[in-house]
Amino acid sequence: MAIKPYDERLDQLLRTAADVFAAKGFHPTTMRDLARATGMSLAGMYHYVAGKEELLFLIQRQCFENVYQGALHAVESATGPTERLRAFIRHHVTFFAQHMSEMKVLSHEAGSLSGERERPIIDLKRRYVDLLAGLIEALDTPRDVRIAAYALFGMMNWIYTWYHTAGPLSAEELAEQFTQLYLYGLQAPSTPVSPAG
Amino acid sequence: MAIKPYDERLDQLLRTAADVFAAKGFHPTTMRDLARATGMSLAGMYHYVAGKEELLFLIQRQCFENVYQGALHAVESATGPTERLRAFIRHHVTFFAQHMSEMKVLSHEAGSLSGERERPIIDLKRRYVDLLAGLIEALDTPRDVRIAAYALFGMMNWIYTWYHTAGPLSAEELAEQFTQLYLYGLQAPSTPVSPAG
Amino acid sequence: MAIKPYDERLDQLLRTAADVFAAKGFHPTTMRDLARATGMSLAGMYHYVAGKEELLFLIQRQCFENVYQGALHAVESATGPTERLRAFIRHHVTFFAQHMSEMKVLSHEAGSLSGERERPIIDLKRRYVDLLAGLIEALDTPRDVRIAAYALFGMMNWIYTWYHTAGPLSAEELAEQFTQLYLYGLQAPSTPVSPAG
Amino acid sequence: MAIKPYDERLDQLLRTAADVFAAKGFHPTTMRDLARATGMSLAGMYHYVAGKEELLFLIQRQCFENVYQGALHAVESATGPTERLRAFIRHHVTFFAQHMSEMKVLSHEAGSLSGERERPIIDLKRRYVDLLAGLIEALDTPRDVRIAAYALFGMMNWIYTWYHTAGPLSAEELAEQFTQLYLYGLQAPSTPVSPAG
DNA sequence: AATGAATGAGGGTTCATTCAT
DNA sequence: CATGAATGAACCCTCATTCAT
Repeated sequence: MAIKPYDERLDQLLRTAADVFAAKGFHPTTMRDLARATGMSLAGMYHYVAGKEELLFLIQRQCFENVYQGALHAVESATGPTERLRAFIRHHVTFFAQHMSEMKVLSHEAGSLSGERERPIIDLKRRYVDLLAGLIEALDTPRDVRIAAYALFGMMNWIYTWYHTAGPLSAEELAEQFTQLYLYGLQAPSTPVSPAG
Repeated sequence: MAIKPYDERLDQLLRTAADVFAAKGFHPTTMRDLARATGMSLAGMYHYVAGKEELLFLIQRQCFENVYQGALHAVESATGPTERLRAFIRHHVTFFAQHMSEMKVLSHEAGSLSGERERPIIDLKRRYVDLLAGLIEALDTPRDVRIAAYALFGMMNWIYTWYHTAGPLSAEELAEQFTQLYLYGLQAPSTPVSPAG
Repeated sequence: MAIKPYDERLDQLLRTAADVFAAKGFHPTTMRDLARATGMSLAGMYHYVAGKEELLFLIQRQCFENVYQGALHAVESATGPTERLRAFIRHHVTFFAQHMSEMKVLSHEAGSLSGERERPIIDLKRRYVDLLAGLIEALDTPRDVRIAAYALFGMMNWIYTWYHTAGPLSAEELAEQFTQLYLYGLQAPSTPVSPAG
Repeated sequence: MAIKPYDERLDQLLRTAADVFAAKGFHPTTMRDLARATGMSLAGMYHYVAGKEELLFLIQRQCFENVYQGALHAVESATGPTERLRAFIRHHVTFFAQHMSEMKVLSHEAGSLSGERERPIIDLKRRYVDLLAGLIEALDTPRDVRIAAYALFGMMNWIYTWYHTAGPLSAEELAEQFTQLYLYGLQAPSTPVSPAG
């Protein structure tokens, strides 16, 4: 299963599938739903994808690779442990907001992949978690790093449950709120934001 | 749909169903799976429950009512805003750990309910969220209360993703860690725990 | 399967079942429907009747025996071939109107009985048809007696399709209209009714 | 639900379904019965038809439209009120004999259609009844037209109960017998048949 | 590459009936 | 007698997938 060359039709299929999966859930979505949503024929989709589950796999893999790369980039262009963490959060949240469907599918449908195809996604996930864990570690926090990392992910990923892009709260603002909250807690003053400068 | 009187068989069915739903997901679970898991006959289950979706509904409703009542009780028996929040978190996390299946079903299968049966659950949820929001408000935090509430729920609910009861970390400890993190942030010292020390 | 002694509960069951069968059809009716309609418990009905099909059988048999005896009586108390036929028609139509449910079940659910239980009903039917055929024969009609008999039954039995007891047309009137039509045809004058004297 | 283009497979499915429905009744017939009878696979039938009830609907609609058109044609090509009625009867009876299954399904399974799909069939039926009622009216009969029309339909439709195509009595003969009986009654001489002799 | 047609394998639910109490 | 509980057997329908064209 070598990485396929870029294919516009496939890409559109993945995008649409992500939307439908996000809206109805992976299992309730039928291949006919996807055919209807894409305008492709039922059989036609099988030219691009081996089946329904592979669709999910491809969506999750691509999405994970993209967040990961983006996070790497974001983190690299920041200086100092605090800023690096802030950059990570900002990137994760804005990426989430920009790719709501894919990220919801990633968050909510982990575990909908069976055996063979689960592995690679788990590995990607570990890599991504490790990245954050590293950032936290660099902060010399007294807290348990693993727990802290999962707590932050929970905080952020849960937004697919309540956050709407259309609303008044921009993703950047939301990210900053999360950052503040995460770094200084509920009771600390609102903006010791600037990295001490 | 009056509340049915207590029925041991029904109760056992609900418990088992929660386990199976938690393990395989609501949609992939078949009524035959549940028959096997409970030892009841396929048709026999329909004496207790109108159908698969009602099973989910009953699980979610009961669970929600229980966490809510428990939280109320926990909060009442604590003094001071900080302690009340701590009590809420401790209760939520330990309840979650003690009722992993039900709480996972509650967290993960919101949205698997259709139309008619979705409403009451949404209402229960709102009530519960409001309870937490009230506690946060009482703290006079500079943060946006709503966001702060959702952030905390994300932090806590996400544990169905990674926390194992069997592991070395007790639910109480986990709850305390969350509390510290949430109140004082990642960077504050580990134990300004005691509310007045 | 000796004829059971009279039993009020059974009788009420049969009556109610006839109503429900007439309203929904034999096959779509469930034993639960009948339990609900009678106020008996599901299992309770099996104390009176061997099963759903026996219910149909008993209804049909009783009804057939009743129309037959009534027809016999009606015919006997009339004089002259024409009057005897008129009496048969009047009796059949008024009986039909008074026992709509049972007669609809008889007319519509012939053939819903399987093997064993079909025979006796077929025999009853033959007897009844023979009775009418004899009356027709006595009229010295130039027409084929069998066809004429079936034609008349068709005319009369079809009323479950369109006739409503509640309407303005009384069963007696309807019977007389059928009689006229059947004896003198569509074009003959309306009332050579009185048997010529 | 636009009228579908002609499709040989669908047509064969409808024909076979009509036969099976006629033989066993609509409700007792299972989709598996139909699959077996047609040689199609169970799922395959759903490419042509939305479900069991739609099958019944399509059979009834097509059949009703056909009798109606045929009747119209038959009536138009006859002169004089008597002849037009005779033509209607001859057409109805011969059509019935040629399409026994469909017509039995039409006669016997009225009322097996639910809600949405019942309406159009009822409308078709009304049109057809009106056609006959008009013919009767034109005869200036002293009888009640509506009753006379239903009586005739009863006479004719009842044949699914006793008439066998295989027997010695041809459909044309049967039709003529019905016509005589209906026009001149049981007692009138056998053949004032010829419309102008 | 594209698709209409086809299907095996279930999936949720219902039902007539039985039986222990 | 009466009934709540239980169940085997089906039933209608759906779905992911294949394949001939």
